[in-house]
Amino acid sequence: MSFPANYLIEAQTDKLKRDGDLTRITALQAAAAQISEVGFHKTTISNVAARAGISQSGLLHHFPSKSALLAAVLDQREQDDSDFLFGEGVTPMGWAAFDSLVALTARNATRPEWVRLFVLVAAEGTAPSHPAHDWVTRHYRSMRSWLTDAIRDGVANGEISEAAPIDALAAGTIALLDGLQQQWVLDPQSVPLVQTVRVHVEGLKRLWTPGS
Amino acid sequence: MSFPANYLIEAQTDKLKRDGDLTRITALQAAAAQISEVGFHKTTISNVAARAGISQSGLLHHFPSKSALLAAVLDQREQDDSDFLFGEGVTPMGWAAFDSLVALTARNATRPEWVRLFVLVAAEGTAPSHPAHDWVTRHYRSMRSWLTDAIRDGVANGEISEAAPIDALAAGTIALLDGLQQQWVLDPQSVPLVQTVRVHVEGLKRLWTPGS
DNA sequence: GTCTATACCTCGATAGAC
DNA sequence: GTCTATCGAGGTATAGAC
Repeated sequence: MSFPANYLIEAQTDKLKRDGDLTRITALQAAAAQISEVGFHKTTISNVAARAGISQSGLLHHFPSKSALLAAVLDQREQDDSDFLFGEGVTPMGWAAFDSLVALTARNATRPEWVRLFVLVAAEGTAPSHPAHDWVTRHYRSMRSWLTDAIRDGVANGEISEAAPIDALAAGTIALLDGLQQQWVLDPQSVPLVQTVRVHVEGLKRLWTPGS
Repeated sequence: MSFPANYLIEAQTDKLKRDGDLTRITALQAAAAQISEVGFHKTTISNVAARAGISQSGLLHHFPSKSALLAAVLDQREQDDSDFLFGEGVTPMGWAAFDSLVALTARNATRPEWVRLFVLVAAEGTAPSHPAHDWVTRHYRSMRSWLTDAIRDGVANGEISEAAPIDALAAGTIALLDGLQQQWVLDPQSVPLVQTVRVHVEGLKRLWTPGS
């Protein structure tokens, strides 16, 4: 039920790059691919193993269970996103936070597999019994928390109007991003992902920049 | 694979209310409840049957397969939503379309089960092999189509600025609604659903109403 | 129209050889 | 560290009595 929070997290940062644990990397990629196609519930460790070119029990030698495999995939991807957003040493604040979300979206537009995986796991993880439930809950809380802080910071700077509805802007912007990614994954032709996000952010700036 | 488009649709409008097909109604409610809790992949017809107070094969007598059961649930709920949005005889256009989306959201806030079901099925249905894939694709296309038409109509009326980025407003607003519902389902305390949608729509009006 | 029984399949995880 | 073999559970759908 509960989800080992930082399961294998050091395995990635250290071990993975150290002695070239090739099969582990391959397995993680295979798992990500499979989950992104059919979701966690419908992926089978046999299929993942086959994609990775090993047997089912060979896979279970590296990851003790199906849930542990999911945990490893999620932590790896979140680390990657986090590096992109906050890796520059300074956490973007004020309108810059919104700009970096646009940048993240542009990056996601080149990684449909990860977007698909996130859309599926975020929805599945809605159920309290899902092995990723805690991960998903934490993910959204921390995104909203970061973005509200960023807006508050902008207000303190005078960059953002004091009348700005902080929580609504944070939750709403994240919602728009995710909802749009879902539409995009379902029907890429019909939805200009980055452009639509950009229009939203520009609208917010026009609305909530003081004296404009 | 493909999804019988209007499967059993007349069964609902006519038959359901006619001779009191109680078990069918009960089964549909049980299925909706189960799917909303764990998604379609993880619901089992045995569980649905148990909730409905009949045996598994008793359930399969009314719905030939698990997919057909899902189809019936989706059609029933969509009909319900559609009646709410368009049932007044006139299809809302211009800013009124956005207002009716706010009203729909307010209604959804009282129906967490349906919201949960939608969030789950919309994400699962992202996969082309999912039995609801066609339904979900059609749903989003028709929502976007209705809303872009509504905006275009508002522009023609002079109610909405000619500079309004029509497609981005339509896709973005729908995305914000759905993304927000997902956050709300995951963590109701943290997300004021209706209020956040209202703020978004008010922002759009301020931005894109001519001469304001 | 509802039941019991069951055929047939697939899955996650374990045991144990190499 | 990887394999084969297998256990035990749980899934959809069908057969056939009532």
